[in-house]
Amino acid sequence: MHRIAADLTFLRDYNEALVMALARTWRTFERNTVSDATGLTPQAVSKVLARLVEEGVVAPAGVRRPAIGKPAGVYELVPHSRYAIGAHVSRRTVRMVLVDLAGTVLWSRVMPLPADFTPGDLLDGMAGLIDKVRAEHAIDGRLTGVGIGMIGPLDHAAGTVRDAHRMRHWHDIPLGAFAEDVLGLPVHLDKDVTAGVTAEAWRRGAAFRDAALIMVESGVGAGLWLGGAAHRGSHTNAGEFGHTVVALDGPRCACGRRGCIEAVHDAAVEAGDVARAAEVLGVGVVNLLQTLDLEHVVLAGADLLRHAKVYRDAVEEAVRTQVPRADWLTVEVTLSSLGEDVIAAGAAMQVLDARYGIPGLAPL
Amino acid sequence: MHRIAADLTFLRDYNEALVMALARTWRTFERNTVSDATGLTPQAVSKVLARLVEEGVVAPAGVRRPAIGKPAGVYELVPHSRYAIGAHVSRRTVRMVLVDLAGTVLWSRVMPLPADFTPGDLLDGMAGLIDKVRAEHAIDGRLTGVGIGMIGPLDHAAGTVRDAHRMRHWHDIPLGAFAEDVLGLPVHLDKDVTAGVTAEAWRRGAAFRDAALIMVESGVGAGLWLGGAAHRGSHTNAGEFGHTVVALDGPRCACGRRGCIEAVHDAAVEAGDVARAAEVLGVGVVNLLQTLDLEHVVLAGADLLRHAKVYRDAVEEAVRTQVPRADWLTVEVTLSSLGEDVIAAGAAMQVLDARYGIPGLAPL
DNA sequence: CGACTTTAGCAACGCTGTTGCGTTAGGGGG
DNA sequence: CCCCCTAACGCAACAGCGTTGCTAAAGTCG
Repeated sequence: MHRIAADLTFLRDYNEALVMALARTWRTFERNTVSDATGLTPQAVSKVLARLVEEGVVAPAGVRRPAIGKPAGVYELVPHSRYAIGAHVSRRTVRMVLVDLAGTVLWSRVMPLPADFTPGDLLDGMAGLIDKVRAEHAIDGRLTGVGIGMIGPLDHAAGTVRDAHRMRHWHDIPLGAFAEDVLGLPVHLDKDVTAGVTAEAWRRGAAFRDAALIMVESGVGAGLWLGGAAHRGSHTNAGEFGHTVVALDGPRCACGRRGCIEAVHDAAVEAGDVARAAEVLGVGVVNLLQTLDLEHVVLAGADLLRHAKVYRDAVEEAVRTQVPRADWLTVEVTLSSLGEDVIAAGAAMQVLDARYGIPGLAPL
Repeated sequence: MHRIAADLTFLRDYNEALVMALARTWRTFERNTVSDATGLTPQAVSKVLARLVEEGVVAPAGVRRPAIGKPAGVYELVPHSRYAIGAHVSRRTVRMVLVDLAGTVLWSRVMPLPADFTPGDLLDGMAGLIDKVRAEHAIDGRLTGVGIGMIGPLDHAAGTVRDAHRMRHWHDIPLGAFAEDVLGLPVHLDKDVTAGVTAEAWRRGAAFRDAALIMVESGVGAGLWLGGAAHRGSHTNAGEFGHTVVALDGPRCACGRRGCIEAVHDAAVEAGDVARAAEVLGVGVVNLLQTLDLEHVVLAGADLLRHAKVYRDAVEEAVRTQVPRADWLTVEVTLSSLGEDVIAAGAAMQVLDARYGIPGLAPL
């Protein structure tokens, strides 16, 4: 994040990451397919593959015998060559998962946290769970780091929790640094919804360029993936989708405004009208589509998944009827493929992404 | 847009663009200041500067004599070394501007267009204006291209107008290709609001990372600049901010939904209540801030600028009172520094940006 | 006038992807 | 059975990028 100009190191890392991305989406591939997809010469791909095989993240996997000509060497991703751990911190629990390089969740546990838990409480719990997963899986030496996804506001770049809502001991806590000390591993801290959308993006590959993960779980939020990267905004505060107004004269929201999606939605839920709640969410999703022109909408969150079909149908209906009809305007609405593990899994994948994802250049 | 992997050419272009960006924001600079800002070694900066001086876009500008040590060579951007022309196509007029490499508007004209004008009508008009600007300014050989900003929907990558609202002759028109044929210059086609926000970004430099240009001019829209680049969405359709719902039971909008910002806003304007209209826009802006966490909000558009103070005050008030109070959450609200030229100027700057801006890598 | 500081630039270097070309592993035709 | 064709592979030389090492230049200061 401090180097700005590009040098040969960046060039190498970038092209390596490109090949890794293809390896992840294809799982098995050849030198020439990579060459065609990237524009690199076959010779260059050979050099990159040699480095990746050396690292152990890619391995030869036999040959393909074409009808005519010399057999082509086949390669494949080695999912178990690298792991990452992810944690989803909510108000009462911490959920931890183990994820491999392919983005597969191999292990998942939930642990209750004391009411009004402190950073120390959290890290003790996390350390315990990490010991457990280490006992159950032989991952030593291949563990890339730990990702933490939690409610904001927080500062992603600094790794600091600014002021977690309704939690007493969480004001200006350098959780990233604390966790690195206690756990002895690299730590990535991010907002829960941003972590969640990273999970979807990492698993779906390059086709996933502009998308939102809509999350309903003690609040309404949206993780944004724009132009092929997580969008966090200027202060890591993007995604407060639940606090956008859809009813100018609606009920007062905890945030001070009137008629926020969250306020209207929650009122409907409390009145027992989940269908109406889902409908309101649908309006919000279409607002998001109008503003950002997304191609994928992924639904997640415990409160939503409890009525998955209702929500999904309502959002699909809203997209179908409220977005101006045009054949070129395609939007795909899906439920998260990871269920309640999305946030934790995404936090883990952020760690993998930092190391094996396509690098960006630090801004000027 | 077809090469994906990074090679030495990319590396060189990227670092050159980096130096150009600094030259644009600083106007006058030295080898070591660039070195410090970019992380390049002074030696590398020398090489880059030599290339830029050779191209003519940068020139030596004397020396600075420090209190002690050898005098440092000073360089400066040569604004008049490159020009671009921009066009803002609206329903009844085309506005064209001449812009130099520094983003200064040197010339501006508006020309009426016939009702229900055709692509041919438009290009004839544009060609005439280009002749005029060529007669008045000696720009031959230094004209980089022509940018066109207009209402959507359109396809930025293909240079095609898909279906301009309420215009008969504008369905699936490859305007970019047409214009390149007629004008004999490279052409960039984009949505009006996206062009507008590019103007602000190009002039403000690197500090401008996450921002929106709110535009009120026969409709309400928002150009988005996210993470240091224009955000167009999956189908070049982002920014339909005016068609986000803020009043679930509000008046029916032309788009088919109820209570869109545009519908509520326009109703207030028609009732003569500009203050109320501005207030509604303010709610919309705060919605945008909650969703995207922007640092800059720029106000523009003929209908807005006619009541500039009312709108600006209302939006500032909304930001001050409706965004959850926090000292770290800074948002700057300003009026566009380019007035009614923003769109056209931005369209021109997109051409400059394509050639001299910081290049991105084509996605996988 | 010599020591010191700051800037500048030449030259060699390491590393990237690229290019040129010979090699390898098959099939098929004579 | 041999030769030729095809397709993939890989060694070696190469161009071009930023980096490093070192020397020279242009000032100030004691």
